[in-house]
Amino acid sequence: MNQHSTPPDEATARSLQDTLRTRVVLDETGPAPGTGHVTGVDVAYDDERDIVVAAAVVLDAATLTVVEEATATGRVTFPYVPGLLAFREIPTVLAALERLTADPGLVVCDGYGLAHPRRFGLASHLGVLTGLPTLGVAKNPFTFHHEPPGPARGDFSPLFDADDGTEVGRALRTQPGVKPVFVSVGHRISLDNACAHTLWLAASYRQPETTRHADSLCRRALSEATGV
DNA sequence: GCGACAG
DNA sequence: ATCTTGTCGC
Repeated sequence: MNQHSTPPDEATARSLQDTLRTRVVLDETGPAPGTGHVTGVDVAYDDERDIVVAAAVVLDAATLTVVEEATATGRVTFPYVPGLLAFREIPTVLAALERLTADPGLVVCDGYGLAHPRRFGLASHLGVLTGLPTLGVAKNPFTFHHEPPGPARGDFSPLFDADDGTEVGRALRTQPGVKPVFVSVGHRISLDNACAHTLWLAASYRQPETTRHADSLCRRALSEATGV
């Protein structure tokens, strides 16, 4: 019911972020790694056919086995604008989450949360709209500079806010000698815990298992919805 | 004004 | 994100 609403223009989107951002909860630690459910969400596009497919995959956090999968298909209603990614992805992601019967638990997003130009990235946005604890794990640097973290798994370096000197995220090495991922808080979780979850979920690969499952599922669903 | 810029 | 061959390695 959400993907049918009219998308905002860019100026409206930015002011909407500034409004919604006041509802982010930053004083909760969040669930412990390895307990309950953890859900990965991701999106794939076919700009040609104007199609977007989102996937949500629920894992048992202790065993990292799949509990439930869901997908949703929609139309691309918002362009890619750095800083406004949520408006492009969230409608379809919400539709996929609504199709789940299991409790999503903690939601792991592709992209940023607090470490965003207006401190309200995709992970923050999804957290506020769903009320679920969320965190963001991005593959590439965005608006904050950082020093390279140490070479060992678990090494990290802070992403600092240029203005107030606050730590808004971390470049985290999930695999030895491999490019780090960029972790930031979304909603109802601490940065320490977000990093602990990321390391737990990325025991074997650079990216969290949640992201890997969601990524392959939405690509698979897109190709099945597009061509043979 | 110019460059940088999650997915 | 997506476009894409071969290639190195477990």
